[in-house]
Amino acid sequence: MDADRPHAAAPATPRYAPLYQQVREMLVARLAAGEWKPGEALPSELDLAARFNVAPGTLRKAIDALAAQNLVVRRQGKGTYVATHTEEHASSFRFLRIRSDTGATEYPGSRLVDVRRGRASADAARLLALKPGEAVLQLRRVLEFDGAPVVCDDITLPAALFKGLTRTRYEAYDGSMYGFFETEFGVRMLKAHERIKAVAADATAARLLRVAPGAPLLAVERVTTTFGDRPVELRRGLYATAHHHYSNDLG
Amino acid sequence: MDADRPHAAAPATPRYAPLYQQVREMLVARLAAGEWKPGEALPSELDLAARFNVAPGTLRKAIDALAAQNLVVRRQGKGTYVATHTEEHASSFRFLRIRSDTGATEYPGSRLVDVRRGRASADAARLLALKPGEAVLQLRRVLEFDGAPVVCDDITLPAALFKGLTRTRYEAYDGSMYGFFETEFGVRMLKAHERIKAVAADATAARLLRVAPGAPLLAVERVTTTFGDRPVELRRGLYATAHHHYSNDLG
DNA sequence: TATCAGTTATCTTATAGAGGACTTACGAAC
DNA sequence: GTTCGTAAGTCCTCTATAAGATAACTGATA
Repeated sequence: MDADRPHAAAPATPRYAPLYQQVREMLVARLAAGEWKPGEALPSELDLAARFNVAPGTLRKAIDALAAQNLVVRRQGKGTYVATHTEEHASSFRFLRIRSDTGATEYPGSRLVDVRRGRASADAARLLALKPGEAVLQLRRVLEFDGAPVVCDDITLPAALFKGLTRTRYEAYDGSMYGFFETEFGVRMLKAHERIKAVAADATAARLLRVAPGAPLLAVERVTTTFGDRPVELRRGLYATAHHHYSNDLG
Repeated sequence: MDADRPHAAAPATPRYAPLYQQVREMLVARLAAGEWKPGEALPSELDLAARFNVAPGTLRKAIDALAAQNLVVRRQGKGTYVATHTEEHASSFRFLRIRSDTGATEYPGSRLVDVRRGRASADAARLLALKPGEAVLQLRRVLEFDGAPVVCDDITLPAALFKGLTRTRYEAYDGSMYGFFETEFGVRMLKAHERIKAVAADATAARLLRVAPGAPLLAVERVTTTFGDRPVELRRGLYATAHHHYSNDLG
């Protein structure tokens, strides 16, 4: 009816969806498309508000939602930045839940044991939304706290997304694995779901983690997703919890 | 200087703290004091804004923070309600992370094995901020999925907060254990921190969970806190993960 | 009595604008 | 050359107002 109402950008939505959520989705789409790269600053809030033809408060609320999701980081007086795995050495604990029992916050060392090309098992294909037998990369790495091996991860990646990933290329990179994926392949790990069980160490795990065969280990299966909840990593980890634990906050 | 500026309620804060956070803290204090009981409705936003002498938008932002913390629940057109453990049978999964591997969302049955009075061990006293030897209650309960025991919990509570807790009284209550604590003793479980390890089943656990002695189990140590991060529950659980898993979301 | 429409109360979203706080850069003063 | 203050840009907070959405209540009507 009143098509030229002054300040309503898109009031003609048939089903009700708040304007700030529409703006949020437009921003997510641009982030996913790479319009602003990780670490870069977004345009100012006033600029974006003008661009989307909404009030500054509305745009601000949309960015609030993105910041709550850790998609962007606000810095007062400077600007709003695309979140990245490369800086935030502290915030990197977002995806690393293993801690020393003593409370020491040392950052573990990562040692790549093996990189192989292979085909997705039925299991892996289901969890990664691939066709069975599709090409994947298999990494095995060990995390060491203070020189002692604590975590052994088996990582499965869709080969199509990580063309050119080699052992030497990873070892040339200085930083976390998700930082490596982000800067070298443009794959952004955003969320993850983990399923945890207790298992007995088999011979291989016992050797890599230096525990007795049959010793109880934490088995962590992680499916990591990127924009649109698309799964892009399957990670099966075995954690030796003699002097470390998996830390989790509820509520 | 300009003391009679028109629209600034309390701009005279010496060190800078946003007004909406001050309002939030006042609201938390009233919630902690029990001015509004769990399940009850808060006064309307306009009422509260007038009471605290702030603009509706500011009060709204304070309540937004409370809702994000799960302290209150908003219901459009009805009002804002104090969160409770007694309803939300679905949201009760907030503190229950064990799931069936098949994805069935059945709610487990709880069987109280034992209730004892005792004295806090050095360990328990430290985690619960009690003096060693202070009076505590020790509960042991088993969670059963579909009739099969899966979780065995040893729960330590400060006796001072749970006067009159007996086995029969718990069994007379219909609902979750945290709902029981809330309605019968006024103790609200708000947050929890968990430390997870893998251990081998001892004789007692093996019997209760019907697994072989030495079988790997998840050992979950939970410290639950109420207002002001005061610890009020210590819970050591053993989870049999043959057909179940601990589910966790990151990011 | 039962049902339906209107009213009211409430949360929810959106707009506009003013001023505060933080960071950075630039230029003047020493 | 160093230091300091100012200015600009940006995010941050708060206020004020209005209208849409949802649910409960009220009262008239069949």
